[in-house]
Amino acid sequence: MKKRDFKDSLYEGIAGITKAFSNANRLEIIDLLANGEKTVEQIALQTAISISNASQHLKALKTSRLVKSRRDGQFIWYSLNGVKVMSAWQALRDLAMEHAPDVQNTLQQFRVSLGNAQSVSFQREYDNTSVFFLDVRPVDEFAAGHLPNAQSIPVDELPSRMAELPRDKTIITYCRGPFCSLADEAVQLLIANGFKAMRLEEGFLDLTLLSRS
Amino acid sequence: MKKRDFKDSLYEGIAGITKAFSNANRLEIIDLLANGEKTVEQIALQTAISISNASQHLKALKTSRLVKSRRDGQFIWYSLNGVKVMSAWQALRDLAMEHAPDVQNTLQQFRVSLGNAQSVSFQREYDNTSVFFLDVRPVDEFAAGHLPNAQSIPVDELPSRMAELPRDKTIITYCRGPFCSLADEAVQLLIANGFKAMRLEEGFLDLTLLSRS
DNA sequence: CAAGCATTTTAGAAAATACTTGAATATCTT
DNA sequence: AAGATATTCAAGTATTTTCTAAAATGCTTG
Repeated sequence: MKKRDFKDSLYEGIAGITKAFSNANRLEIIDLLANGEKTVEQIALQTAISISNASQHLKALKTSRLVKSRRDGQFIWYSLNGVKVMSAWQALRDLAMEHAPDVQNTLQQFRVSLGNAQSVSFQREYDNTSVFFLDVRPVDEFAAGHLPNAQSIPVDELPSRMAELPRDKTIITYCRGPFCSLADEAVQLLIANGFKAMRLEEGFLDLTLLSRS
Repeated sequence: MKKRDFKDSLYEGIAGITKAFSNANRLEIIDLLANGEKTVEQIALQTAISISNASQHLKALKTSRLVKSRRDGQFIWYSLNGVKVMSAWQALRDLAMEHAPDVQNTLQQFRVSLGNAQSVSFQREYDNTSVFFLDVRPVDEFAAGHLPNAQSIPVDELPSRMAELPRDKTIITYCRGPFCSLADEAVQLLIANGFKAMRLEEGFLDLTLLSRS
């Protein structure tokens, strides 16, 4: 085997993995799974595709070893297969957010449509004692991992549970990441009810990777 | 515009960038450009594709803003467009090296075919005074950036320039990265001539990113 | 073991896309 | 204008992707 053949084969192999990343639905699935394991049905529901389609995308991801699965009763739980998958997704996402004008524009419009919540970075606030971290993702995602000093109130329970929140602190909400709107929705709700609130720039994925480095 | 449409559009946008990465030839070009700017002809030559083909791949990369170009006389020099591109490539490469069995196997065979040089990490050796760092890439890549304490002798000049190397130290060679064979070839040559030599695990790309973090 | 639920597989068809080559064209320099 | 470098065009082939709908599988529970 010649040098050239080795190289071709190596780059070809990487391109194979990379192809698993180059589909919008699969990227959304990866982004979702970065927040904890999910069943096929949950994934299909949250990404608005059919169950059959979700299953097939998951198969593709599994073949490339980006996700793994385990069975529990009649459910099959899918999750990301290791930190390197998260890092790669984060790198691609950040690259796109910096380099792709259409992604930047859409994101900008998205945020405006959600009320343009003020955002702040974790690095700057994590030892600030006059803020209160609020995780507004579904409870199971909170259970799968969260900021150590955060409280959980899923955004759909927020209207009925505002009494649990301090009025003398700034509420800092966070959710899955830059493409997740839960934190923005929460901020809008909170501000409408007289709280001082903003959202974290980072999502759970970023916070996880931060804490590992 | 509905929430769903925003999301679809965002993930679609990222998938677009990702597609620029999902071709073996383009990955090899990126890996090459991580070591400094190159002309179309140089790229075509080193990746063993036609000039026309290289030009078209470069166009694709440029459209996705992964590379940029500048003109100097009759040459057009291409280079990577920012550190995030390098990080993304590194993340994908490392992911593949960890998760893809065929990539692992090929790499293993590749190294055996090159004499299985002993490798060592930069972190462990960088303040060791009894080693000598040798950059065996072409001179122009050395000029574009290198380890501060490294000496440059391109591997093809090595046979005639061994007198420049110390016999009382361990020579540690490095080149472009895990898919580059120059460092291994150099180690083989050096050992055959009675030197103590090994190669660095990391390549120039990794050393660059290391020094930035 | 039968029923029920969750998931996977299959098949198929439409659409889209990607890749490469070789020739022609463009852009600069000298 | 000649010469060098790079890009575009045209073309064909091949490949690939993606999704839906229906059937099949695998597991649990009564």
